[in-house]
Amino acid sequence: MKTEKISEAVVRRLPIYLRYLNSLAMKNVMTVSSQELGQKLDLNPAQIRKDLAYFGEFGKKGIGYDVGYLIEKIRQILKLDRHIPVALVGAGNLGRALCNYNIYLREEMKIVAVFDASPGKWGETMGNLTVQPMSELAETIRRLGVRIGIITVPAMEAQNVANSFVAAGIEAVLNFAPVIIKVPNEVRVHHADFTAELQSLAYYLD
Amino acid sequence: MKTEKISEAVVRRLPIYLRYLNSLAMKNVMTVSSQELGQKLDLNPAQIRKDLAYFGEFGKKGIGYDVGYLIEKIRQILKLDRHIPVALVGAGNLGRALCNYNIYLREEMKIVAVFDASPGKWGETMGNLTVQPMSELAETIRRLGVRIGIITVPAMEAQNVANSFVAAGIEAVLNFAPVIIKVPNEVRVHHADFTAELQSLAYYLD
DNA sequence: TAGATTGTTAATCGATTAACAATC
DNA sequence: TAGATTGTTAATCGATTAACAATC
Repeated sequence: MKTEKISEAVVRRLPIYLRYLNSLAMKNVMTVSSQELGQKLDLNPAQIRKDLAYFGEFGKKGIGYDVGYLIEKIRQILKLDRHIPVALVGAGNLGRALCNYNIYLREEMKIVAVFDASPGKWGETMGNLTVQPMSELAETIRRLGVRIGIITVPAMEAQNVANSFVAAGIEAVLNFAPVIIKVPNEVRVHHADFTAELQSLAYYLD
Repeated sequence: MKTEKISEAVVRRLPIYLRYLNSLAMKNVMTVSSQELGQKLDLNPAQIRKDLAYFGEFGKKGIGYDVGYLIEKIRQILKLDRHIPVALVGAGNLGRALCNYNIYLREEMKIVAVFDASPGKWGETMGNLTVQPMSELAETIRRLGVRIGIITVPAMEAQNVANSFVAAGIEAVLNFAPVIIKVPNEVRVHHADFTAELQSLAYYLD
């Protein structure tokens, strides 16, 4: 593996590759070329080869990439080869949807705890989990070794939740609330902002 | 307005600006500088000025931007100054979350119809809507003038739903299914892919 | 061998940032 | 006027794509 800095754009494409490769593996396809990957994923084959080459020489000239081997490699790169516990705050409809989605996430990256601020939610079942009060957040996160936090609360409360996550030692946050949250530099935040996504779509209407 | 081609990155930032401007308006703030916007939104002030300048001269030198005026302008640019009906297919937890989110979306961009393939869902209430069978999709979309479609079905069915949307004359699609869908060039697709988002987060863990 | 496809360099393209004259 | 901040040009930075030697 080279020590060159990997751009965010590259890292964002790796899960896309991984997902399609998994679907190939399920169909018992053994080998795939950058050409075919590019076609299926709407990407330039040269870009795919370059992306993968940042991390090693995974392909065979004249042949392509071994599907199983490439899956293994990308999983290592994304650190999906180890168990990564995730916690979620905000037991509304979206939180529920994500918890039920748990089955689709592989074993190694799973929501292991759900919290909500309102007493009415405590004890409620979401997926295979029970909603806990916020007061138990720090202790639970430490006990379960949670490393990633998901925020599905209203915009008003998102920053507070982020602060709690950071205080509890979480390393990365996926924020679904429609607001920009601030965290220390060493914590990574991704925004999943479907309102913005929808609004920017409108621009392209005639 | 200049006729220069506007990049996707610029268009994606406009809803972010709009949202923060709305929060300022609610606090009766009259004026804002690119400097302050940049601080709050984690963006470079020069970038914000450049983004806005693509569409016109909205600011006042030495003063900044009038909040109300800028809101109005961005809404016009994003075409959010007109009524844009949206349809959703997939009455699961995620679909329900989005329908209930309807209140947060302004009047002008609203989910007006929900569909599902499974008879068990038909007639169910989601937000203020009733789940309809897929057989009614084309007629309903035409009758209500739906222009944007949201896909919240499992990956396996996403392409079929996209095809139905396209056949019914939809102009843009927001796809939540974890799969790349193919549509004609004139149809715009955005992917809201939180599984990929979550997996790429893992890369940044130590 | 001939054909296919990688890994990588060079070329291109595009987006971000810095700088500053204009001006409120 | 002095200070602030825009709009815009130029400089920088980064990402994508094309091309091709290496080689399976």
